[in-house]
Amino acid sequence: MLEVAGSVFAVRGFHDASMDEIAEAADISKPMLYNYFGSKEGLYFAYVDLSYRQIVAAIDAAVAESEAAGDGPERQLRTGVRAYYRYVGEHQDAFRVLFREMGDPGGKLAGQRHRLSRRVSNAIDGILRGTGGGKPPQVSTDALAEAFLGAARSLADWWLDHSQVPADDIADQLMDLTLAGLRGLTEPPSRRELTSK
Amino acid sequence: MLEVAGSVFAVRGFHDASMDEIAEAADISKPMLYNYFGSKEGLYFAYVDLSYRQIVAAIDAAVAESEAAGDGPERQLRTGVRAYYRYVGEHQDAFRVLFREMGDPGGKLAGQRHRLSRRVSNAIDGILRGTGGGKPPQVSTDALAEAFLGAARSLADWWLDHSQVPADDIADQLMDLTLAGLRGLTEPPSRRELTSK
Amino acid sequence: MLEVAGSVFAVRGFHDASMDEIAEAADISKPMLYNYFGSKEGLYFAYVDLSYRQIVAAIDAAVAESEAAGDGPERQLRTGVRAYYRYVGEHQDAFRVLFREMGDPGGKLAGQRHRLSRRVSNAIDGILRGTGGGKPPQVSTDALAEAFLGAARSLADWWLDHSQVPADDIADQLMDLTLAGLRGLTEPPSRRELTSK
Amino acid sequence: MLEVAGSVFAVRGFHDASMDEIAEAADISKPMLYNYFGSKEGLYFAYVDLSYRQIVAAIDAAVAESEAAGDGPERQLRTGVRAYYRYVGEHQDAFRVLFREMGDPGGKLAGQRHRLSRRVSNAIDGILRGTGGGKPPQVSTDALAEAFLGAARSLADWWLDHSQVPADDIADQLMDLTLAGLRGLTEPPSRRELTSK
DNA sequence: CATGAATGAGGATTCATTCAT
DNA sequence: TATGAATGAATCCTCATTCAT
Repeated sequence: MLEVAGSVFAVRGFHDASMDEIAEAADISKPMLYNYFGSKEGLYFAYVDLSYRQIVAAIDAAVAESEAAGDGPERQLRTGVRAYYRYVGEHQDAFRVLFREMGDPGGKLAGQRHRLSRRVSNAIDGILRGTGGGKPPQVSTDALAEAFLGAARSLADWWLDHSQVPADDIADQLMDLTLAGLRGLTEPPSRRELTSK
Repeated sequence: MLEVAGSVFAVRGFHDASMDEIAEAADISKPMLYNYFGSKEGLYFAYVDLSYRQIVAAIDAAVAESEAAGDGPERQLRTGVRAYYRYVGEHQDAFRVLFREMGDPGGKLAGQRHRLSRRVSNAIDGILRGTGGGKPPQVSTDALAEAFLGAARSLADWWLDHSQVPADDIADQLMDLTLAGLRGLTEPPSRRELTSK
Repeated sequence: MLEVAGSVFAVRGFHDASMDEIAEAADISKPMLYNYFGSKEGLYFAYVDLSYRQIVAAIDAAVAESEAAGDGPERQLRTGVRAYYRYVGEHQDAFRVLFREMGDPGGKLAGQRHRLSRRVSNAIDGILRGTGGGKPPQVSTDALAEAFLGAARSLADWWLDHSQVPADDIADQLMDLTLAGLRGLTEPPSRRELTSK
Repeated sequence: MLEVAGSVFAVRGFHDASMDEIAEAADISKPMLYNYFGSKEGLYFAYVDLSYRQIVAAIDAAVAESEAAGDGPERQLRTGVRAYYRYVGEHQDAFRVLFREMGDPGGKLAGQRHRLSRRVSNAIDGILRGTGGGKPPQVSTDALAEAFLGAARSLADWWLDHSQVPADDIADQLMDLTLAGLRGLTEPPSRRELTSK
């Protein structure tokens, strides 16, 4: 039932999705929707919450397994990212709802999305910590994680619209890019700065 | 006047912004809004269009100047990114409207935003072309540009909400990360893959 | 419910009738009106359609009965006209809405009214065919029917506003006039033209 | 200038004609319209009034000339009706505005139209008086005139939309019909009633 | 005198939300 | 329990009408 709501939200967006349409699509009566979810926001929140739990669970499971297999942090991150793209590929509606509308409905909803952001961000951040030696000085790892998430999101957008590449390949590409970037950031800038002009 | 509309759109989003509120905030009567812009979409479009032109112009100018100074492509990109963050810092409303709602109102509006994405993407893509030797195989530069934009956007989001760092520092941070990443991507993976486990 | 709408339309006309007023007069909420009829035009259309069916049915029934009784065409026409005036007398609102606004809202509405005109016109035209020997040369029976309808309508207008005469008397008066006119038209003009100066 | 207003009123109807459109079509500014006519109703009234005067003047002139030529009342009526159709053919906008919207805007406008009706009615009525011997009993000549006008109007409608017949032919047709009808009404019903079944 | 610019008032329409059954 | 029917509260938009220039 949330499934149906999600697909409507994904297509229409929060505002243009009407409860009528959702009720009809779910083959249920509107009062039932209200009985279960209390309000439109409640329904949206429930769907976002569910999707959030799912994607986080998927990532956590993958990372945990990777860790159990003795992988180092980089490999763990890669595994997590792969799980992320796999989820996105298999739950495009959830992805669209979760990431596409980012400022619209305030309050709890924004908080929810933010919580997701934070959650994933932390996961990744935790992993990033293991990556290098010297920390990047100017910007918090928080910001780096945010940038990483943004890149992942946009790449996913692009991927869903344009490409048929397998999820793991997209994930690897992003990982290669990211790892190189992070490593470069912590290494002595040596030659880089010299050629920068 | 568009200024005011923009600030309302930035705070409320397209749907929750009422023409009444905009008119009142702009200290103007609603019929005037309609006289000038024809419709709510027209007003939104006008604001997005203006902001789009402004940010692109700012970036173009900076890049052109950098090129005139004999800078290489990396330096040019950095300059452009700095212009981007400077604009974002000085026009937070525009940034929010331009980048925060990404799927909501279809048609011309989405097209406009897409045009922006494409425009910036192309600019960056053009610069990226000059960066390295071997091209990244699995993913088009288009996708890379998209990822880059996503990172830039998210970093900007984070920056506006959390930090007081100067725009140029944020830009440099993103640039360092990006250049290292791209360079890493084109370099022989050598030791990287070995340590990845 | 259509009844109430009709009375408002009759008094105010299509444009000056507001959905608010209709809803209030019908002791119903506006959204219900829209739920049932879709739009103001839909409501108007529904009322016109209903009235149209009613008056045509009334006329048809009377004429059919007259025919069954073995009446000739003239008597049938007279019977139909009586039914017309009886209906008009008993449904003044319907008459006003049906016949008073004749060019205002285009599209389906005009079409509907035209359909009525055509329908009645045809009915009468069919009966007229049986009337005389030689056809009127210069003008089609179509035009005659139209003229007849116009006379009937205007007479009804006058009747509703000024007189207390029974419907049948008005009908008979119109019939006498019409039959004489038609008969005169088909007869040899003989003396008439001679005295016309 | 009224000309232009009239053409807009004729096409759009009173309500759907906007002062903006009229001002633009007349190549004049809206405040001028208001300066000259005071209000939309004032403008409409002015146009109706002008048209009214014109058509009545045309009819009066024709009738007066006919009378001066020694014509009897029937011939005078025929002449007046011809003038009517000639005017209608040459001033279709005026005809449409004058006769097509018949119940819409109340007050002065309706009064004006009514005055027209009355005026023409009286003219014709006066002429009718000379026609026959016994007066029709059941219905006032007022009503007869009204019916006559209705027939004339509807025939004119039909004529403008469908036929290329010269105005005088239409007028004659209506006259033949009417004279025969009136004569029949005043004559002893003799055979008519006998065959009516 | 003539007008560009401005608006108050209202109209159709929609939608989240809730009773009465 | 489940729903068909009902609505209050907005929202976009238009238009006759008027100042300030």
